Amino acid sequence: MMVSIGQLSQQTGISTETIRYYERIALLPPAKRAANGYRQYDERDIERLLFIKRSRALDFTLNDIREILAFRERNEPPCQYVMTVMETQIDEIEQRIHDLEQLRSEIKALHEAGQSLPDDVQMKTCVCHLIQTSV
Amino acid sequence: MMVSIGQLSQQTGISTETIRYYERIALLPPAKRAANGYRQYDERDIERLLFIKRSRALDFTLNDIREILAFRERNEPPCQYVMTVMETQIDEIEQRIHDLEQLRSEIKALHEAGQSLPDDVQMKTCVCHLIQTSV
DNA sequence: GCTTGACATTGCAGCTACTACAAGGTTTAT
DNA sequence: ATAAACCTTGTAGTAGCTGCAATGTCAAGC
Repeated sequence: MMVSIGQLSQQTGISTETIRYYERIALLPPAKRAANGYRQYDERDIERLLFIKRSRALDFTLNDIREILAFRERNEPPCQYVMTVMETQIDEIEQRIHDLEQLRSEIKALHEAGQSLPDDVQMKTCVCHLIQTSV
Repeated sequence: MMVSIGQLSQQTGISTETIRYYERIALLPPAKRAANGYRQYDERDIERLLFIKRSRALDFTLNDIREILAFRERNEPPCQYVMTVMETQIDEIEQRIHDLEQLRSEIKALHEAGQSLPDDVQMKTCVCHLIQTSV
């Protein structure tokens, strides 16, 4: 049961442009072609694309996914590799969350400072000025 | 008191490449030139670049900064604009933090599931499989 | 049989915010 | 004289797509 790229797109929620892009960067193998040159996909292709989608949702990079898929194609468990990648991921995410929380409180402070100013305030005392002197 | 691009770079902590890039995308006005064609900067330029640096630290996009600078050059207070941008920023940051927290707990769950498996486990029960079925 | 509309194809340009060259010119010190 | 440390321009690369142009294909309706 073969499907076209449009149907694959619908079934996975990945745009046709993105699917072609994945093929171009060799994240997906070259697709089989119908007589008219259209791409054709089977169950296995759908499953592989869904795997990529879920991995992306976990913020693995396309390079990581490529590696993981390579293990997968060879039928070897990429566990150790995946585990290591996940550990790195978690560290990065926690760092990023921390940075964002910091950032949020800085912007909030600036925003509140801006709100407490009268409406006709001049450049000198504007939020713009606050940006100049803060951070 | 004019300085070269290298000195500007040192005083601001922005690389010379980035400074030239900022000029190329018209975030900075075309620099004055010395007799030999070298770029020359004054106090005002240093201050402007530091302003950009602080705004970037607050994660304003270069486009936002361009807008804010335009107000600044015209000597108008961009407060309302900046305030709006900041409100958008805060919303986005909170959304992003929320997403990351979600992501972290998903990866942690996967990671722990992976750790509790024996070392010689096959593909079927591998973290790879967990990715396939989770999320 | 012909047209219309929805699909498909390739290839290339653009997005953000830089970074990294290459190939050359200038200045300063030894 | 020459080396090093600077400067110049221009171009291409990074990640992960997105969008477009120009063209080809196919099924349905009139």
